[in-house]
Amino acid sequence: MKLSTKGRYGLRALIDLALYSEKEAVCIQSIATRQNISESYLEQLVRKLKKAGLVTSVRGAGGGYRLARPASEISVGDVLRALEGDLEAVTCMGTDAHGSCGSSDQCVTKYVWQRINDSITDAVDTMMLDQLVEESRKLREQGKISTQPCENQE
Amino acid sequence: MKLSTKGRYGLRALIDLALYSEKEAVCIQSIATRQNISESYLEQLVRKLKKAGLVTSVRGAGGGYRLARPASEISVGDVLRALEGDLEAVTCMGTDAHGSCGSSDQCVTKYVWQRINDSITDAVDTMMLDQLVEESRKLREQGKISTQPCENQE
DNA sequence: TTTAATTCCGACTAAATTACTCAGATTTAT
DNA sequence: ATAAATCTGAGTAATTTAGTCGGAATTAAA
Repeated sequence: MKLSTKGRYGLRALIDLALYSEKEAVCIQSIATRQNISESYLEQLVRKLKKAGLVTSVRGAGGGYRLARPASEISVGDVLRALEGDLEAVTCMGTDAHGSCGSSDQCVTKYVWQRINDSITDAVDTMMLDQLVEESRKLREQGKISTQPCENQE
Repeated sequence: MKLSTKGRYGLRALIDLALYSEKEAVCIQSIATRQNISESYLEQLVRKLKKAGLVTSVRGAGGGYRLARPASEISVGDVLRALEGDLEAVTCMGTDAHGSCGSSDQCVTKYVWQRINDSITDAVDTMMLDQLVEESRKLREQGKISTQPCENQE
């Protein structure tokens, strides 16, 4: 029930990208060093973000990445789903798509998983990237680091 | 970001227990066969539920398990936390408990994880076991199986 | 036209976690 | 005594996570 580093790093990376790619494309390396993430691993993640249509790339020297659309039109859910696959805590819903499960509509725990999924979905889909970027700018103006890693999973 | 079988099986098992342990203690075996869960695996899970104080046990022949308190006082969150550990999607909060993280209170993504965690917590802590048991009884009266497995993770 | 910077791509790997199994000790009703 | 149960800890195969690595393709600039 944990979000993996993909989602955690990836969201940080995308906030970083939003902050620095306004004038020109930003390369993996600079994000990686700012965010203290392994370059080659981050490359993988950004590739996924591109595949999901969240960023665009410019190849060759001086190249890099930019957001594919305004930060206000990218939700946290978009980012996490691109990186983690679907965010459902349990996939046992299916009005139609229940395979081995003969009686999915009679299963009581279904309601539980549905409710958990809904609450997660609601949370991530109502947070937009621009809000985070805004917040991040505020903190920077206060002379504080904003998108630095702050995760200490035990 | 998935709930493991521990949480999924365990909740089913506890609903089953609530349904059948009113008159007498219910043994692992009968839950296991009704719920189609491996006996020895279920044993582990119930052990955890006992450790968490959600069920009580009666040893020896004719023994088994019962709920430690009324189903109305056991939340889905209690059950899942007993089995899965904490349910936080990301543990990066800590008003005090941030270890390697120098600036946890300046980290923007913190707000995101906080909000996701809160929404999950709210969902699981407001669903009580008795509601599920009730629902389960209704379905049974309709001649339908209620707590049978209905999970088909791909 | 060479070079250096960069994205692209897929395969590989070590460590951790998950989903179990198993052997046996202990307790207790009959 | 015996059988039915709970207890307990150790072991294990499969999967997932969190990366690494080598190199091909593209492009700006010297």
